[in-house]
Amino acid sequence: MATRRSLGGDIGLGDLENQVGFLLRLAQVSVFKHLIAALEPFDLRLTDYSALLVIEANPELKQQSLGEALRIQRPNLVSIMDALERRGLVKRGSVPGDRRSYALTLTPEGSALLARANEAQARHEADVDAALGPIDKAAFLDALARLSQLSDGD
Amino acid sequence: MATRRSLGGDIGLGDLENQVGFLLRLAQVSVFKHLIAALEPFDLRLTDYSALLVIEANPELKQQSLGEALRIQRPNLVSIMDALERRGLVKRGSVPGDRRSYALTLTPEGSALLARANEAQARHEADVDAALGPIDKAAFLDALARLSQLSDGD
DNA sequence: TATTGTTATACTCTATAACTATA
DNA sequence: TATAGTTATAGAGTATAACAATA
Repeated sequence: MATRRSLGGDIGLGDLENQVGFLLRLAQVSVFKHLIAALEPFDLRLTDYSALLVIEANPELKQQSLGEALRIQRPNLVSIMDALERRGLVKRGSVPGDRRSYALTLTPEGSALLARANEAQARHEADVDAALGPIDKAAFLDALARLSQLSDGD
Repeated sequence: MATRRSLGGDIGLGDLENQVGFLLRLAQVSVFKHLIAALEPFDLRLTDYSALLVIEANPELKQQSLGEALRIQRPNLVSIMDALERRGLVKRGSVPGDRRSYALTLTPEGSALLARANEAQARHEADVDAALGPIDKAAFLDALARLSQLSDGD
């Protein structure tokens, strides 16, 4: 388990294949490609899917808060929400006492589509688990979450 | 170690924080941000740095092979190599018997800059190791490398 | 004065088709 | 006919500044 398998095709990658950043990028690209394919039948991009998930978990959510949770800049969220609303998956409701904000909720259609997408995501995640190998998944996720806070002090 | 720490700010992320893909993205963004800052004093972007590393490990490399190793499309590599050559870090030498290809090598200046960049990368990697927590790093890298081959059959 | 959503815009990455010169 | 490098271009994703409405 000491040496790495071939990642650079027929040529060597030098120290690159021992660096967390490079392997993180390769893994992320592969996993995203696989998940994008899994969600494609529902016409959901990753941002669409994750937005639906977070709105379901936090009904009456503001767009601002959704952006912070998903790390999407507010301006870039507008067209995403426009499309989800146009498709009747999300409702931009009103917030009593603050006419600047929207209260985001899933429509019944949004909930239904999300439920089906979640099943596809679960099948995807099972493939991920199989590819992961013998590592303890909880420890792996914990390590990723720790890394995601690396740059907080910069 | 069962529950996850706060990743969504003040709101919950739902099942998102248990999904490998999402955590992989957060981790990759953070680690890249940290590494980009580490390489900034040398005016090297990540693609520049990794290109120098792979050329050093494979002297007389063709541009085509470099692109395959780094998973960069050949057209997108042209301006990268143009800039590195213009800075005198890389030489596009000739291949005896094939006037279509270049034989890429580092110049002495390229080697010297790469050596200094490697020291900065090592300091970055030490920060990464510290952030990683108690996980076995070899097992972690192995899991990432396995994930990077997830979509090979698609 | 600050905040929410919006518009406009720009910059980086990535992807594809087509050209040239060589093989 | 195929390959290496190149050009041009288009599409995502992401970033900032500035505006209108509201707080």
